[in-house]
Amino acid sequence: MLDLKLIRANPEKIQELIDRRNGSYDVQPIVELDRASRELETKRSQLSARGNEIGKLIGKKIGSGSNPQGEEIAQLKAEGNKIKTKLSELEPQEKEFKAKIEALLLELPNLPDESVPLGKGEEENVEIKRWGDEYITDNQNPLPHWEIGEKLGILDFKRAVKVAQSRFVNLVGAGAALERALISFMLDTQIAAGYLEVMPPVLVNSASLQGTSQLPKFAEDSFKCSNDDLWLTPTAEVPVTNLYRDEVIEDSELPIHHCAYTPCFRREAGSAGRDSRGLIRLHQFNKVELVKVVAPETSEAEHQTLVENAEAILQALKLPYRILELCTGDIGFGAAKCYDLEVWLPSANMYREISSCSNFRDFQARRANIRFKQAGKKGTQYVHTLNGSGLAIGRTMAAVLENYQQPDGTVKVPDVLQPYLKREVL
RNA sequence: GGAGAGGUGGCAGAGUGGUUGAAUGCGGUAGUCUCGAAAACUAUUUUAGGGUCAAACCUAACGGGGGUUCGAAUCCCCCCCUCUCCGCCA
Repeated sequence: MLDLKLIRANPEKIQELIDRRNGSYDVQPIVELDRASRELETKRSQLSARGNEIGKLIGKKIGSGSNPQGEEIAQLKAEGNKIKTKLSELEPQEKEFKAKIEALLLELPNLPDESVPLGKGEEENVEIKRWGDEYITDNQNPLPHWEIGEKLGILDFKRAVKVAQSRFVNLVGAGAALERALISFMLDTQIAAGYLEVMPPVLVNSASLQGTSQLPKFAEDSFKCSNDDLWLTPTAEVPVTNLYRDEVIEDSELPIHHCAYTPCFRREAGSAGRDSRGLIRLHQFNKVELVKVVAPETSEAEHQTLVENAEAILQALKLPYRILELCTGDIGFGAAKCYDLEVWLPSANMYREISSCSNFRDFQARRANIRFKQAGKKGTQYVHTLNGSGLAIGRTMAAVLENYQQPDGTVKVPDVLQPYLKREVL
């Protein structure tokens, strides 16, 4: 959520920054509602002040012996009643204004950082780094991972579809073990890098989804439980960030660095027909997520190390990848700045997103009301939140299967995974 | 799911209609004392919105929402959450 005061003070500038994004958003209605709402608030609070005065006066008079049934008290009560009537008109109006402003603010995306490259869509993202060219296979006819997996008997899509729906997978034998190995390896690596592991609920309430900005705008992307105010989390970002919702954190507690393994659930509304085969786009997938809650002045540097922590996994697995800096037209709703890590998939002959590392600045903190207090300073400030995948497990499995496939149809186990899997070949 | 108890400031914990934003204790901050520290003592210490150059000042908040009243932490209604016992259960 954007700072209403900032919009009020600088509507043109805010509009200009939002216009850099894809999509049309208008701050003008907010500015106008805000003006009207503040006028109303001034009127209402003056009226309340007089009402409070009368209340205290009556109390004082009765306390000092006045007749509660007397003329003087009756007059005061009459005035109090008049004020009450007026307030009963003004109060709902003011509430309505504020609710409208809040609703509009919740629909407004974050401002892209000044440094984010201008662009309309993903084709204008900027590649800023490429790593591991030397590991790109020279195999001319690499198999797609789903074929490798089905041949090895470790990926079973058919039965998963029977049990659930399309876009689900059943992992079998070494497939399941590889998934576990990847999860453990990633967690161990990030824990060693200083992240504190958490294992949060994967059903989350609406307030949490609003806090991290999946709601209200993107409700159709998540699965909802019909009888409860609970949703299947689309990413660990939601439960982990919301651990601190409505909290005031001591600045000595910052920065907070969490890693978390969770399954993730996405409806993939609107992506029918895309990536319909394999592990790339499933309704349920596993992910190790990195979440940071930090002081504002450190968030830029924290963002850089977040990317490095995600990269470390790909480097350890010797998987070729590149880093894109997303342009203003492709950056996510809540992000001020975002880097995508894309891993090389030989069968597709292209890089595919495997991690997205975003700095939300105070956008989520404002929605989720996560603040911190500086020792010795009055008041509170909003924290900055960041998160990134470290990494998506299913896509990593796809990348491992494809990049490590051997001419004889087997798959070599990456060195760093061998201690976990206790085997060298799948 | 059934029965009961409860949700108050950073924490603990008073407060059942009237100058209560809220006693008291702990914690925090500043000071006195000290070479320094501890202890003791003194003072200070919620958040958000409006307002102001800045202040003053005003409003709101005692789980959430609604109601009664001139006036609600306190009374009434609905909801949420926590705890205890019972039931069920991995």
